[in-house]
Amino acid sequence: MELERAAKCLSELGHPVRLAAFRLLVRAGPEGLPVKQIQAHLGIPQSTLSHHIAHLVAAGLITQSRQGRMLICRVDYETIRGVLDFLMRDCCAGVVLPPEGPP
Amino acid sequence: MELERAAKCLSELGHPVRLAAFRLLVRAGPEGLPVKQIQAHLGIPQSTLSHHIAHLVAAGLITQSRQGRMLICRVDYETIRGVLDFLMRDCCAGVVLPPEGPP
DNA sequence: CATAAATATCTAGATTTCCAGAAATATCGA
DNA sequence: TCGATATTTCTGGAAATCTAGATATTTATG
Repeated sequence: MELERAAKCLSELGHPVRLAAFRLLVRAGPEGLPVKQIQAHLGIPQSTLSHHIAHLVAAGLITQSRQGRMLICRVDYETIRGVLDFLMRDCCAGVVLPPEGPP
Repeated sequence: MELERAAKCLSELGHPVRLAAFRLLVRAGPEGLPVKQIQAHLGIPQSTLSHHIAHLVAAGLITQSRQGRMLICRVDYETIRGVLDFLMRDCCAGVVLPPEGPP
């Protein structure tokens, strides 16, 4: 995962409502949860939640699949793993020479 | 770590410049790096970087200590560990009954 | 003390995000 | 087809963030 993508994901997770929704899905595991249930847990207006979920989907942090009239949301584990790996990769490996400063 | 704090940290990391700076410090390890060197790497105006670093400090993601006229920045590993733990804790543990819906 | 170096603060305009009500869309069941 | 349910899209104003130049602050050095 490259910088821009990781930053995008972290930024989307950096909102209390979206983070709470994501956490709920992490706990739910591979089965996921329908939007309705997420709303029941978080207790926020429909349109607001829909907006936030769209953000998570756009970032690739969660996926959606229709089941009847419900949309089941699931964590995209590959994406979140990529983000976490990006954050801490090469920890303490040292930093190469900085670009030339002014003389 | 509780939700609001974690969201704050993730949000601060969710900006390309701050994420790049943080990554640099992760690689640098416990020795840290002075602001000047971070700027040399990122190549952005001084005031802009200073602003972003202040954000990271305020979130508790990095610490600063003066050494001569330089400010050495270091990752606060305890904080970042708390954030990562918060993100994936209780993965797949299941979700308890949702709050009552309307009858 | 005067100067230079490293960094923070002030400022203000441009851009982006946030929120929730209202309306639209899609799917199911009778 | 009609009605109910689940969800998205539209909308627009309020609030927050981003950027970088100019200036100020702090510390070391000669």
